[in-house]
Amino acid sequence: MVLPFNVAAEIENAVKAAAAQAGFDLALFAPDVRPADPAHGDFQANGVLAYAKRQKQNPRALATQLVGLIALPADTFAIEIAGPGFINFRLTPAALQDWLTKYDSEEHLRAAAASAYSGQTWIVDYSSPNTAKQMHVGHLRSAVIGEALCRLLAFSGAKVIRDNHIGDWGTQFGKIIWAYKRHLDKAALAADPLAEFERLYKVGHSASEADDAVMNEARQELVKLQAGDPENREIWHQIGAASLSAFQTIYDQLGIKFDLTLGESFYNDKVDQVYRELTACGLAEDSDGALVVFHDEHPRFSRHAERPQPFLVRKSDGASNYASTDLATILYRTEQIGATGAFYVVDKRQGDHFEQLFLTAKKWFEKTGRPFPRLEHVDFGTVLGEDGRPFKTKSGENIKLKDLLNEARERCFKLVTEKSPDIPEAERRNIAEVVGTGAVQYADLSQNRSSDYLFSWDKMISLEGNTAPYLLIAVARQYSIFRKVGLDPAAPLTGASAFETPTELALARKLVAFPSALNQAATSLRPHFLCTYLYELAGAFSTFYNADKVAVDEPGVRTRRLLLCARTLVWLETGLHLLGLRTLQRM
RNA sequence: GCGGGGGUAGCUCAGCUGGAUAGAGCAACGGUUUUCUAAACCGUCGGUCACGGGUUCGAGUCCCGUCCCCUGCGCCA
Repeated sequence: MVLPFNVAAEIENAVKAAAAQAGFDLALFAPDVRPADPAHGDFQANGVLAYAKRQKQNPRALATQLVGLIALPADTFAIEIAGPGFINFRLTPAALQDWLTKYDSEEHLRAAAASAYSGQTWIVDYSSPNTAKQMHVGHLRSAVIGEALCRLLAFSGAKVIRDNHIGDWGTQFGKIIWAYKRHLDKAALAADPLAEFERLYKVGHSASEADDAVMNEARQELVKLQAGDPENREIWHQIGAASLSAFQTIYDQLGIKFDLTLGESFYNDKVDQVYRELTACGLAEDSDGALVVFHDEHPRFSRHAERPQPFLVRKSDGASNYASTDLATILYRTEQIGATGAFYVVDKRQGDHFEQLFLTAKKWFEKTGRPFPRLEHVDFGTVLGEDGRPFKTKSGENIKLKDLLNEARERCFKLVTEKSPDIPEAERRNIAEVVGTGAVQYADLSQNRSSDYLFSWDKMISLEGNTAPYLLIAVARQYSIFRKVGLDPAAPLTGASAFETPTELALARKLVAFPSALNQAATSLRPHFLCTYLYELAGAFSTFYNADKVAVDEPGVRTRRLLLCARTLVWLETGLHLLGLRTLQRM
């Protein structure tokens, strides 16, 4: 038989078919196929155990019955039952080799990849910085995780729309315009507009913190801006242009290209409809002059809660806020873009906001007879410094993203110069850029996004452990081998003999698990599952590389080892590119 | 007070709807290069999975209780 790319899915189908034949209740039975510990097999199906428990039957007996019905040919899989009822599947060496021979390019992988999102249109709302300020380390995770998810979703069959929902309409503009009119330094504005806007923001912010009268004036400036006052509009426009141009430099480095940049201002003329409809359907009400939504069925968002926590959709001064524009945004994305749903890649501390937002939107859509899209808050934790507190400079300032990426590049340049002094400087600069940026991205992606993580230069730039440089060097070595033997890594390889050594077999088996890792990362929206897999794959390769010399004389051995290198190369590069990293042929 | 997340080796982290002997990396100690990049590889050491109960063939994972840490809770986003 010809194995499909996704071997686990093939086994899953076969087990499901056998279960149907055996009379299992398919509503309660899931095969649960996953890559196995190599000691047991290549894949295992654990679903029988859970099913037997529910049905109060002997799992071992059920597994035996099932295995007798599984229609997978013996020349492809060895199947056995172990322990209480695990079903283990091991590919025969010939099947393994056929699989590796057949699937050989990124395009091939893409076409064959599990189509977890096929036919769906997803908006990914990520990065979303505020204008008038430089991006800092707090903006790193949304950008890096968001981009990786976009690539994973697209690879899994989705149509992805990248939307940068910039904060270009919030209270900060009241403060900054207030300061602009009183404290503008024209020379500084000409020299570095974003830095000057940032300074003005700080002036306005501290003045309004210190003095309620200033706070009120700042609020009035915001109301004037939102009402279309020409002077305020012009200042606002300058700020936006300077900000976007600075953001783009960072995005270029991180490989990010947005399809849409529809910030809060875009929804300025769309929030009245929100107020009107929410009020008309009885969801929103006046509270101390503000328009708020309560959810009485909810323990905390109810008006009867001990400390009521309403969803505030319009401020008492009449200005819109995050909630108003977010509601308008959901409507726009549903009606104008026709999205299946939206993923919000936003700090987990905003969890309550999204819970209230989704709850409010759901009721609003139901009451107005609109189909409700799938909305999900893809949350992430905080980047911490070595002291376990949010990562800041020594003086307590936010670390600018630009400075962070520059430092990564500098550190890597020093390293590559030390390790590979013979490479010309221009190339070393490029290597430093790719490795440094990649190290920062990978450090962020390789940990479960929901947790906080400790930012450590030494750890992320290390060549040991689960790091970008470790994976990138594995890629560079594979290119090096192909340079050595004078072959194109993409060239077809024929005449391979059968895999023999334990390290060859271990690497080959690891390669087959790629679709499972990809699928797990894409469906759970957690890129670290892919990182873990790539790290294990690179580890299996490194072990193989040290144990089995590729460029040997015997043509059969040489070809089969080149085959392993060629596939590992495509797998690693595809995986790293899906994460948003670039790869190198030499470092 | 109420909510959310967390506590796994000295440190940083994995552990996928309960599954096979709880895994990596760092640190410590020892070894490998006339051979494709030693930026690598191999080995040793290291665990009361916060604590106490419970559920069952089986619990780091589920339930109950306790302690500790982070985090959110009206006009910020």
